[in-house]
Amino acid sequence: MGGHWPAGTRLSNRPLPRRFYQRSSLDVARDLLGRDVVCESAEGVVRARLVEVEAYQGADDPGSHAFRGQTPRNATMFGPAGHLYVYFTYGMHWCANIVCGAVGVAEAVLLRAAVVTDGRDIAGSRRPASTARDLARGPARLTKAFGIDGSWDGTDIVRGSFRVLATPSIGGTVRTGPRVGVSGPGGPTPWRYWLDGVPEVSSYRPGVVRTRSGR
DNA sequence: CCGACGATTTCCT
DNA sequence: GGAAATCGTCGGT
Repeated sequence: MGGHWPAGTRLSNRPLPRRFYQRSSLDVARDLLGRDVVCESAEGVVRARLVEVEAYQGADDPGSHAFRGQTPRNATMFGPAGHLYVYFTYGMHWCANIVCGAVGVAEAVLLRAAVVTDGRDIAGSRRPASTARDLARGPARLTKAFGIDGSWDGTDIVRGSFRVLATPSIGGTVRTGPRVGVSGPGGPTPWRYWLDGVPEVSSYRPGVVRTRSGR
């Protein structure tokens, strides 16, 4: 694991440069759509096209892990752009973000859904009960398909075994919308980005009002 | 120290 | 549509 990008890599397979990520997470989120992630592991390579992402910021975003400042868990968010911030949630799921912006500023983009185009057998072996469409649909399914867990937190994706390729695979209409209940000066902030008309995005429950039955 | 709950998924009705 | 599963994290005593 963690090998370097092979010499003589084809132009179309070059990874995005670090400067791509050294911008606002909102811009990065929008520009990530339609690009392919290539993730190498001992089992082989899984390639998938990003179709839904979500931007997070620190101080301005109540939904962000970094809203109340730095903690041991979210420390990676405050580090340099172009690294993975991987966290554990609901006692069983891993979710992966790409850190954006300047050092000291907590910004990241959550990878919410992708379409697996290569290495379906490998991804499928990690998610046996999953249909092809569901392999990487949803942030926790996506990490499972790629084989990402907490040991990947802090991974450099510009020079690592997880890469986002610079050449977009598809175009399409980028749709964006706010999280329910979150607004900012001058109107709601469009935190979420997805490609319109992609089946893998499906009707995503907006805002998710947590069901709390007598607890 | 304690308790609430989460950037979710899955299964059941 | 609704609830369970499952545990680390964080804020409040």
